Amino acid sequence: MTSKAQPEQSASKKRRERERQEMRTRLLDAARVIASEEGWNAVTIRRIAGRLEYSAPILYQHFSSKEELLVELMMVGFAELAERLRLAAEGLPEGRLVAMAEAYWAFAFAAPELYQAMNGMDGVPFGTAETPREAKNAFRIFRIALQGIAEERGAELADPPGAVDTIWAFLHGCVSLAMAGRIAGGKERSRTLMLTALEPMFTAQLRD
Amino acid sequence: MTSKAQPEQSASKKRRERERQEMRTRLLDAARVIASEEGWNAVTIRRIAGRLEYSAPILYQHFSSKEELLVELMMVGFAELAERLRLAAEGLPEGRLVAMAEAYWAFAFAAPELYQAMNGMDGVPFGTAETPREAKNAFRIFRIALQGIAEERGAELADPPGAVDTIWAFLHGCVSLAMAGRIAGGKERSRTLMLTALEPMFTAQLRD
DNA sequence: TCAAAAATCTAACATTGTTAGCAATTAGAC
DNA sequence: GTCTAATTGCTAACAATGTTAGATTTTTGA
Repeated sequence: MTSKAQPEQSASKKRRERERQEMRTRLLDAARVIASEEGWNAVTIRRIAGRLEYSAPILYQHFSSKEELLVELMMVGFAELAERLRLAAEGLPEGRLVAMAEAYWAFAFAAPELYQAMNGMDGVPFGTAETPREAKNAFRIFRIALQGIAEERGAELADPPGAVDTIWAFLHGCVSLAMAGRIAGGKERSRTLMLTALEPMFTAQLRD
Repeated sequence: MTSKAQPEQSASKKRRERERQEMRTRLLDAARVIASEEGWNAVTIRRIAGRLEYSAPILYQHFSSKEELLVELMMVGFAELAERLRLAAEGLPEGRLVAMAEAYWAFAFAAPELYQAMNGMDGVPFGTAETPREAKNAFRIFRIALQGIAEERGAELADPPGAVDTIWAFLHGCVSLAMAGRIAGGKERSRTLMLTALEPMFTAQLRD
């Protein structure tokens, strides 16, 4: 624990720290807005800074590179997805499975630019090879929810982490193809197909 | 029908046309090799040309832009995938479903750089909004195979195009996450999970 | 042999991410 | 209040990118 022996930072120092943090957030938001309006390949350092009426190098006082900013947005995305999944998992017992899938879908299309940053789509390079902590947390929430749903049905998952990976892969595949316009019939049909296949897919994950 | 009235092109003209085509292919291959060795963000026009001991602008005598080259590689990828799926669909009746999924998986990991170009991964931007003809052909082959498999079992698909989209999305999700290193346990486990969920997923697509 | 066409290069352009170095502002100690 | 040190932000520049213009060489077909 941090001891009082450490010199307390002055009020102005705290204020500056807070302002720095706010600036960081504003840079992240600016990148998101540009990406959502014109796609990720319109997101340049000069445009991010310009949107806040700063010059380009300002970014390097808050991120070591453009890639680091993208990685941070990826984590923001996984954190928001985790929160949505958590809320969906709290819902009524019946229909909770569908609610989880709907939450995943709703997140992806409420913030496509975040979803793309998280999954290396639309020209966004993967900043980190390893799976970020926030992603693992989202997976954990998903796993606990699936186990709960199985339990309510008086059953259990044969391989809980495997069930999460399998269903997650399916949801990601549906969203990914739908977002890329690769599924005839558009988003509505894609969503229906996803929700239709969800229940049998889950059932197959139960121990027999 | 091409009439004899059209002036026959001279032998050297034919040769030049053939050489042009070969050069085009060599440029495509060079891009693939660089991408497979160092990833797509190492693929620059100067490097593609340099690998063939040409200077950069040579590319513009064969493609109108870098993007066009990527789109062409995307089509090459879908054509090769379609061929693999076709071969898998010709196999023995029992296990044909698994063979299709294995063919999809094998293609993706035999040529990850192609798979990435096809699906806008690893920093490759989507060149075309609309689904390319070659992709639709691969879907068609897949659909016919699934219908055949259902028929062998004395059943039929409730919604053939829907079944294709659904299962395709699942396969893509599995490959996509596995390729990005997002599935714990690596490729072997990812592949097993995919094949395990495949059969119940297909069964759910049959008319009841 | 010669003019037209094709192939290929060098040089340049604007834009990208990034860094160096300077100017202005602010902080905190005396 | 004043002075030094730190912070903040800018301009200018860098190399690398995709792309184009223009010149030059090579090839073609008569």
